[in-house]
Amino acid sequence: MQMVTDSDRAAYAAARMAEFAARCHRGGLAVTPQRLAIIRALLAAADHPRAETIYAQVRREHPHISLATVHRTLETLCRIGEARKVTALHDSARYDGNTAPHHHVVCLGCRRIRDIEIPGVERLLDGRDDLGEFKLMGCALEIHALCAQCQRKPGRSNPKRLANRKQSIATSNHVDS
Amino acid sequence: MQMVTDSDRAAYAAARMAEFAARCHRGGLAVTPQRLAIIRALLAAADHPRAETIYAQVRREHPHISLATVHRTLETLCRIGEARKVTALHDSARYDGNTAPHHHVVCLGCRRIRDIEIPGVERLLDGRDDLGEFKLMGCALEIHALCAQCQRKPGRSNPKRLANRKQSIATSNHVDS
DNA sequence: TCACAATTGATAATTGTTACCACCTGTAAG
DNA sequence: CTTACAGGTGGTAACAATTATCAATTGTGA
Ligand SMILES: [Mn+2]
Ligand SMILES: [Mn+2]
Ligand SMILES: [Zn+2]
Ligand SMILES: [Zn+2]
Repeated sequence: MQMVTDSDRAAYAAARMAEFAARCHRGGLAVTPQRLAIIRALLAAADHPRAETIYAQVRREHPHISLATVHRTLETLCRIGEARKVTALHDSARYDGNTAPHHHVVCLGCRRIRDIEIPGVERLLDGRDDLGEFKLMGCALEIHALCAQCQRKPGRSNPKRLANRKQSIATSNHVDS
Repeated sequence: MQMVTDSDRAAYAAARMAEFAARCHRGGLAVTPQRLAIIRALLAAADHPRAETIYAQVRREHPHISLATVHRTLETLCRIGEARKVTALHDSARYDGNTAPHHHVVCLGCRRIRDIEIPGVERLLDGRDDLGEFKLMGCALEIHALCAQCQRKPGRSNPKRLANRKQSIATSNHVDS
């Protein structure tokens, strides 16, 4: 179990940028200066930025870029598998009356969430009180899935295709663990 | 690894409702009809509802209740540990340029997110293509923590205490999957 | 170089959530 | 059983994040 370091990221980012134009082509996207700037900013960030943060960064080179473009582009990048959203369920707060420790299966189509118990999970962190500078408070395993209904339908209220993940390229040199 | 069944929930909900008034007292909260209706609706729901859904349900008995009260109350219940928010990071979408499989450490104070690699996680689901009706697509382990900075400060924009989790009840009889 | 579909910027609209504040009510003291 | 009042509520305005719209611009392949 290892935190990913800054130098890991720098190398990874360089490799990804080198291939970006080709990847856009493959995904049927035009290679615009805005898209280049946005993916560059995203790959340079260590902290999983929000749209507003990318906007602030990109604006320095493209003062005329629109925030809407940043939102759109980030979603587009996720669609073609060049980025991913860390917050699959960020659109509205979801509450749980079950305060016992447990985890969740999330349908990516309709966003239903079901409880599941997986004893092994907490054990992964057993014996640790911290991870580097981070003091551990708990953990949540989110299992992404498609419910029976959503396996047929294209995807109700959440038309986010979540990319078919045919991706395989460029998952080559990653940070080691 | 077991899905939690409806009958599990029913028993658990009954136990929790029986103690709710006492628990409110302990937390320094008044026991209002609105709060009773909201916790009842939350405990009856299997799908981790959003505020709007609870509102629709509770309205049937309390047609005059305000949506604002539902939002407030759900947050209050989380604060005293009677409920929890499934979506710790729901406020704005966070993007990740790193498409390699990895997991995240989230600071509950400042919401910074750092990459981490934990090889054991995917292994928990190895050999499975589905969980009951759910077809598996992937999983994400979110480790909740406090960064060095936020261990001192009370807790910036996210004062949510995340409840002490002393719970233990009603995780008894489950169905296997 | 050209034609056209894709993309962008500006801005309006929508959605989920929180802030406000006057009125109401659960609580505990008498 | 009253009473006083801190805390809670409803109605609504304000906010923040995101998405929709659409005319103008631009990348692409021919
Ligand atoms: Mn749950
Ligand atoms: Mn990451
Ligand atoms: Zn579904
Ligand atoms: Zn922090």
